[in-house]
Amino acid sequence: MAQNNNNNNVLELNLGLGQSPRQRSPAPFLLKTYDLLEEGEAEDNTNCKIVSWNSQGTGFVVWSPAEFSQLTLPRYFKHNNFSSFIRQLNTYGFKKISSKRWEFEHEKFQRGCRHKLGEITRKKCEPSVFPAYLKSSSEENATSSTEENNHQLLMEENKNLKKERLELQMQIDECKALEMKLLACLSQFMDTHNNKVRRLC
Amino acid sequence: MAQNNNNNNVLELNLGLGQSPRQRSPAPFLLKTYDLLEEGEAEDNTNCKIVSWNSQGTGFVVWSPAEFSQLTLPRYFKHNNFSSFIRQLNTYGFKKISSKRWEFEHEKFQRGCRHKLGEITRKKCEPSVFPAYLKSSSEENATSSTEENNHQLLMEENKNLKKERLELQMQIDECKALEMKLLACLSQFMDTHNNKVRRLC
DNA sequence: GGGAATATTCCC
DNA sequence: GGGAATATTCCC
Repeated sequence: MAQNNNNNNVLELNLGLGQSPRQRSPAPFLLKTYDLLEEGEAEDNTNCKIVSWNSQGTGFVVWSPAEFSQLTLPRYFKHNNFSSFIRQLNTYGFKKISSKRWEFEHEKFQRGCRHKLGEITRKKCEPSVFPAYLKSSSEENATSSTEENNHQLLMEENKNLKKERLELQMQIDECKALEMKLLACLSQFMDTHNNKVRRLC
Repeated sequence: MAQNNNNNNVLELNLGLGQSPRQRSPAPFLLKTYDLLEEGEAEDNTNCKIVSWNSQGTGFVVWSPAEFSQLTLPRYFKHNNFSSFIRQLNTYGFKKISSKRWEFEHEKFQRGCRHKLGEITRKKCEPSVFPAYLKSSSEENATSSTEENNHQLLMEENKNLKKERLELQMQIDECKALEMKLLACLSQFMDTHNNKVRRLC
């Protein structure tokens, strides 16, 4: 798995396909959290850090949640609640990797890789296109499910389905474009390779 | 407690929504906006108000949006943007009732009626409440001749959309698989190529 | 004005 | 941790 990733990275560099994993502008939350770590790093770190990258730079540690909440958070966010910060981490797929301290990791959130933040996406709730209120109480629906209600609900579901279709189609377009680039690259590479071998023989 | 909830639901269903004012705890936004007006009223200076109830107490006026944004808003909310405040007013159904000044009204938001704030709801309906368009359609029971036909068409479209979605998803899976193969092929080819060149040299 | 994305809060 | 309501932002 790790090997796969490595290969991909090498190829991406060679191909100039840096944007292949959907690069969007990173969420404000991710930028702020990254910057907050860089700033912490730059500080005259004597012996009592509040928050910092872990030793490998593959994640970060909140050493002092209390100070972090009171001093750090309000300088970057509109609150000073540690739990709200954690909630956001979970939303973006970070994992708590230690039971003994507040250490978090995300594959795409690493020291020196601010440019990868755009690849991190919010966790989405289930792609169900069915309106939420239908899932709630079946009793109410039973007593009031008239033809008109069904009609409206159907229309809403259809609208959602169409939106979803558009998104899927865009995903396919992206895939196809990447495919073309890969094929072009492969054929160019074969040419180069053949020429080289010919020259050497 | 559970019994109370049940009763409320039954009553709402029987009476048709909107008849019996259901008292919930008011949204924080409403309480803060109300309190901010009361506080403004209590303040000493009478000649240069920032914000206040209108003369009848049926609404309120932001006399100085700039000062309001910079001084008042951050004391009650997590921002100092006038437009965010307006966005909230709209969300809760307030109406701008003057083109010449920032004056807003809401039927249930009146001076001396802090207890009525619980009757104000956000425009977006909650799961337990039926959407606005369903309420209106039950009152206007005039059209249902062509509805049936329409309904069938909608169901058909819905079925087709779901089928299409499945197909698109399969296409995406195929694309992804091909992508992996191409990448694997490319990387293997690079290895082979390098070995060949090395041998030949 | 309002739809929709993101942020913050609340609650299980 | 995460679902869901509310708040804030961004954009049309």
